[in-house]
Amino acid sequence: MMSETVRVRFAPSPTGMLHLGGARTALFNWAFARKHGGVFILRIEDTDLTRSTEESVGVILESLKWLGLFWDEGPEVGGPYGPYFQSQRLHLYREYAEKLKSTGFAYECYCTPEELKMRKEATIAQGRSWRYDRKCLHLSERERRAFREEGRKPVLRFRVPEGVTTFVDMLRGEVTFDNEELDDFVILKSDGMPTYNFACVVDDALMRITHVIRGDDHISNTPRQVLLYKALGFPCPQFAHVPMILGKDKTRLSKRHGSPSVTYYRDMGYLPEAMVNYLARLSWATGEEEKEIFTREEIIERFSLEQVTKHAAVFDLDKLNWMNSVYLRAADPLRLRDILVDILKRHGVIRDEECTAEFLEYCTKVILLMRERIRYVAQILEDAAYFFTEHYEYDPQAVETVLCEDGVPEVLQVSFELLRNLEAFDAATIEMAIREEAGRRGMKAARFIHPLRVAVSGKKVGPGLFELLEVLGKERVLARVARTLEFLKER
RNA sequence: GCCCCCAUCGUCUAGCCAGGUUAGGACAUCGCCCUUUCAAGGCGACGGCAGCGGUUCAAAUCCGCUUGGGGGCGCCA
Repeated sequence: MMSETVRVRFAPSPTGMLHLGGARTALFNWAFARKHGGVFILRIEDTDLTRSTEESVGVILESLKWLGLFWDEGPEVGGPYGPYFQSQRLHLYREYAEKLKSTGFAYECYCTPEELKMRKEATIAQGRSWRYDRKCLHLSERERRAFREEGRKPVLRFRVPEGVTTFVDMLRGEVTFDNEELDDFVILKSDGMPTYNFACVVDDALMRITHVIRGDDHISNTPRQVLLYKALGFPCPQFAHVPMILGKDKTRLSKRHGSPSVTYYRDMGYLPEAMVNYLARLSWATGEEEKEIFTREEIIERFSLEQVTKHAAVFDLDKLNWMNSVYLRAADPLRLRDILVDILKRHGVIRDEECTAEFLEYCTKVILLMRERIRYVAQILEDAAYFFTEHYEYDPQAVETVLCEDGVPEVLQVSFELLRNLEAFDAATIEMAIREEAGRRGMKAARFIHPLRVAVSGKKVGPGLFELLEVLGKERVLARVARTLEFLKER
């Protein structure tokens, strides 16, 4: 049945960032293509001149590459069915529009937006539902000329036939629309640009797309497109409408829900393989119990549109965080180090010239210490800025419950001397010294450990103290303990 | 308002198509263990078939209605 080479496409319009919903649609297309040894095509739908930007094209390409969703045909790589920017295919849309006009499937309409708006409002005021009233369906050549001489520029409308239109959705089965619902929609705007439904059909047909996999917000566009395929004499591809991703409040994911863009997550230090894994598992499951972690290869191997759910999914940051932390723990420390350094630079914590080999080494140690307790790399800056500044605050809670305990100044003073006299400053040596000292005084080691942690980090929680001291280094540790002693004296 | 789609724990989902399970897993939450804190890990708890009617010996599963949610109704895509 699937002897024909599978050809699928992701067709974003470059009007902003790549959102998680779009990324997921791209992912499903990509996985489907890879699974079936097919071709994954990227097409840029930039027919809306006012909203499309080149910058946005760049961000989308960058986001897809970051996710590892490389396309086989499209921008930068070309291909036999290009160009892959709709703005460069205008002649094709005009050609096929002309064809529809000459075969009677399309007609010029000179109604202005203002006129349409007035008639629409009047109709609705009467309690009837509006669809284009076909005022221009039977215009004579004289009438058309008169309109043109008035300076009007026509749009081209598709003449929707009587009856119903049915298509098969791969997830839902047959879906039927009454053509009454589909008024004579515009296929060419007055500026000569094609509308979405028209350009989409011409391109999908010309690019030999076999499966149209897109968000289910397009279901209601599909009957119009099916009508166009028929009128144009093109074979219909198969359609699969995948569910949308919603925010916590169950409305379409948007800026209101924080940042739904792929680049935001990249910049926060999420790993692309975690993002792909999470996105894949939204609306899709393999039925394997207890298995949540899937490599790209495992996703491809298992991917099937039949297992995609039909209902919208709520984006759950908690689960993404968990999944990312799983990948973080398994990732190459040097790679995480680079992500950390990037974040530090972007936040102005360090400058390029401060990025010495020694500093990189230090960052690697920080990552090794922190990666088991963070969910995304930028969290280090949020929860453990003390690694990179001497101006950390003491958590008031920590001051109250730890530093103000009896005997803390003495403990810190003793620790200071003890640490200062250590030859080696590795975790094992430090630990032995502290435990011995505590033992000598008949105290639990915890009575040293907790005040010291607050002293050097300002916090009650954090990595194991001895490792922390080692990474911070003797000089920094002594200065911080001394500073804490001063701080306590002043209180 | 009209049209289309959808409906299992708080969330993501398995099970449904080919009716018979203590309705399973994951995240989150809570508890215990481990432990210098946190995290991780181990063990456990909490928690669901939207409702109502059918069909049937038997319904999460099939059918209908209701309710709820989402989407669309542009010279946006």
